[in-house]
Amino acid sequence: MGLRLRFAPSPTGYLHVGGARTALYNWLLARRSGGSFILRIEDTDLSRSTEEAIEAIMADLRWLGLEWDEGPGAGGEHWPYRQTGRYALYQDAARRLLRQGDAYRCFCSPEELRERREKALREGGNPMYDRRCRAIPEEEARRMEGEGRPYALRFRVPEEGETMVRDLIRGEVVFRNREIEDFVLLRNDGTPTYNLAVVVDDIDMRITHVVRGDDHLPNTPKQLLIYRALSKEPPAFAHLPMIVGTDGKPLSKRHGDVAVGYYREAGFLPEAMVNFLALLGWSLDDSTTIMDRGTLVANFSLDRVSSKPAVWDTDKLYWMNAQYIMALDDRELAEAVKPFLVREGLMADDDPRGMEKLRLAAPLIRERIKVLADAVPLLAFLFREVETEEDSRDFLEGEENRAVLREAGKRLLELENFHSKNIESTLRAMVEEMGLKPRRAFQPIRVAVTGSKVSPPLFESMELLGREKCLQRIARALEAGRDAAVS
RNA sequence: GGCGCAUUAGUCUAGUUGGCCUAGGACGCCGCCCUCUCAAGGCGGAGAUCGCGGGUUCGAAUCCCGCAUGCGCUACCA
Repeated sequence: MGLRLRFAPSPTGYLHVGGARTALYNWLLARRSGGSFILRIEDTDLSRSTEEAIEAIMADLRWLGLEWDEGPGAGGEHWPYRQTGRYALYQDAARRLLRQGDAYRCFCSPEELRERREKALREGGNPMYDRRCRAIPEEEARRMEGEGRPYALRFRVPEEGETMVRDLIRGEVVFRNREIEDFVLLRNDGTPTYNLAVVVDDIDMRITHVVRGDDHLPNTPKQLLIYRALSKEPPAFAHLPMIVGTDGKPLSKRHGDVAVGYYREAGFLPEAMVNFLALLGWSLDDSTTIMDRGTLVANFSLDRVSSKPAVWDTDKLYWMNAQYIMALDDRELAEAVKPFLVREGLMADDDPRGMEKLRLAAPLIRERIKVLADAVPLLAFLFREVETEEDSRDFLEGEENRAVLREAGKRLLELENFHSKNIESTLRAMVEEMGLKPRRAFQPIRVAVTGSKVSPPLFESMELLGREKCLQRIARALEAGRDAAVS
């Protein structure tokens, strides 16, 4: 039986990792059940919603591979999948609630409400709405409406009894109705608030499971009351624990970057992000950590979702990304790294020879990078002339280093095949004859050829660079060293 | 102030109905090995009186109560 789940972000900014996890869990459940994953834009807050944010969120979801079956850009029978285009529906529901007596007009202005609330808080009292407009007789309320007085529509919350939320993650959570205030359904400008819109949309879109952040848990009884007033069966609810930083505080900029886009640009692989996000509050068993998308889809379930906050552990993310990079074959890795070299101006977008070089270099960097961007400094020497790093110049100076470079240049010139194996045996023989430690002798060559004392394996790097370039760079290093000695 | 949620090592977590937990796995950390640098890899190690205090029980990380701490909500935000 196919479940219907939705991810319903409000487009007030980029997609952050908490939202991404929520989206992923919904997507996973939909895919696992053969159901539908729906994207719905909750833009009832006109002043904070932007088109750019909608585009950015959709781009990030696509990057993560969380394709939606219905929603903006995907079609579906509930177009336009954004609340600003569905006002008629909310107004119908609101009218019905008013007609039934489950809602009433509130003529208090936002300003006076705010003042009353602040006063109550100051005096240590209860800041809940005092329900004063609830007592206005219907006749009177209609008359005031007729006079053109602005009003908001509030829900008439029962004064007795309690409302129980059956949460798939936390069990039964009971709220006393007297603790729930008469919340606003329609603002005085006629626009719906979140609680009304979300219920109407979830009913209309036949959502079966609402999986969202646990900051919504206290809202749920309000929504349940609306379902009941509308005589509709509510969906199942699951409230995910929030994501916090290693200090236990809610995840924020202080903990590093929280935007999914940041991770994409830093060179994290979407598959690694998905795996990592999945484990933020969920586990397959007591030992499995690396899981591909298929495994996730086949095994994900809400009853293994933890109810305690998940901590965003950047170290583990880097490790996991490295695991995924190591699993890429040469071609895949080359393709993945390419945009980063292009971005740094090391390679043209259309460069078949560059791609070939990249593919051959893939084995040299695969185990040395944690994010794709790490490949740039490691491979730069293959794509442009090198400038010796400041703290590496010592390796080009001194009699011993210069002797190594001179001798290496000579032997490499005479070498028959410029293959890494040959380069290695020649240089090793040279090192032995000169009576040097390999470690000491290879560093000057590395610095001369790559410009850095940290590089991919030397001999393979040299083969890739080619004899001519290697000899050039060794020669140039000898000249630079001489200048340094003179000055 | 009120309501709600949470509490296993630095971190992610396993521990679903109490005994198989002398609390398992992973990240990180430390040491050794490998080694042309950096990694990767192999081997080993330290690290948790399961927030605190009561109780139920032959037996509790697991059930109950209280406390503490953290967080969320308490908007005509979502």
